[in-house]
Amino acid sequence: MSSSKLLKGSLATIVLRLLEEQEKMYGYEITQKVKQLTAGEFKLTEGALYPTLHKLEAEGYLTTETQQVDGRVRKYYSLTKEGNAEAKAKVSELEDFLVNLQKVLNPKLGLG
Amino acid sequence: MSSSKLLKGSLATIVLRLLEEQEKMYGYEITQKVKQLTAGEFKLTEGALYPTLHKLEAEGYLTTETQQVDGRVRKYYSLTKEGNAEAKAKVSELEDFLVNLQKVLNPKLGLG
DNA sequence: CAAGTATACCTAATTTTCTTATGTATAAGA
DNA sequence: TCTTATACATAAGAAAATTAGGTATACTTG
Repeated sequence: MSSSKLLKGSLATIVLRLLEEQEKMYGYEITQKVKQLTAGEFKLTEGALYPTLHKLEAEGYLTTETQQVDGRVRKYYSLTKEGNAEAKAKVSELEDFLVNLQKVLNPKLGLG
Repeated sequence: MSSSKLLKGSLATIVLRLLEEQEKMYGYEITQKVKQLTAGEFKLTEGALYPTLHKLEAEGYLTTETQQVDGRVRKYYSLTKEGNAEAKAKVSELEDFLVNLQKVLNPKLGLG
């Protein structure tokens, strides 16, 4: 993901989370959705996104379905049953991480 | 940082932030401080921390001062003037990132 | 007093996960 | 016709960790 090269490691979680919200999405759609949600501040790069999707599929968390729309191919991804569980796990893990990160960045709040 | 290999890229920010709070810290002290602040959930690995400290020093953001305490050597790090500015910048950048990440993880809140 | 744990520094090899660059192809708009 | 948008993909390189190893001193415990 571009726009600050932060948070390496959260891309798979983001993908899984979006697919919890929306049953089926294709790669390009995911890039646009993230851009929209963050008012253009996150720009997923294709070089990061596609390998991540392929990896999640290989791990059994996503299934694909190809459709032809307006003469262009779209590859739709959906969560498998395992993917659903993984989504919950990863999101929860990330949220725990963020809570702890806040404790480090803002020590006063956590100890007051 | 261990404990979930998330957030690659936030370690330098954490170090700079801690040195804003506390004038001088040495490496081992930083690992213990982070452990304490997160109730043991973040464990900085030395293989990540020391290279990060060296890099920040090489970039001119930290200065060092070695002390002998109880027969052991401690290398204290402090922010330079540039380091102080960099700390503010990095923390601000990370916080912006976290706000956007929340928008992606929790779309409902951001759009409601 | 020997052994293990804690303190305190360090580096190297490897892995993970990005960015950057490139390639293919179709559709729409200027 | 040329550029932008849509839509997929891979490969080379960089960044930033993990894992594993190394050195050394001090304290605790059996």
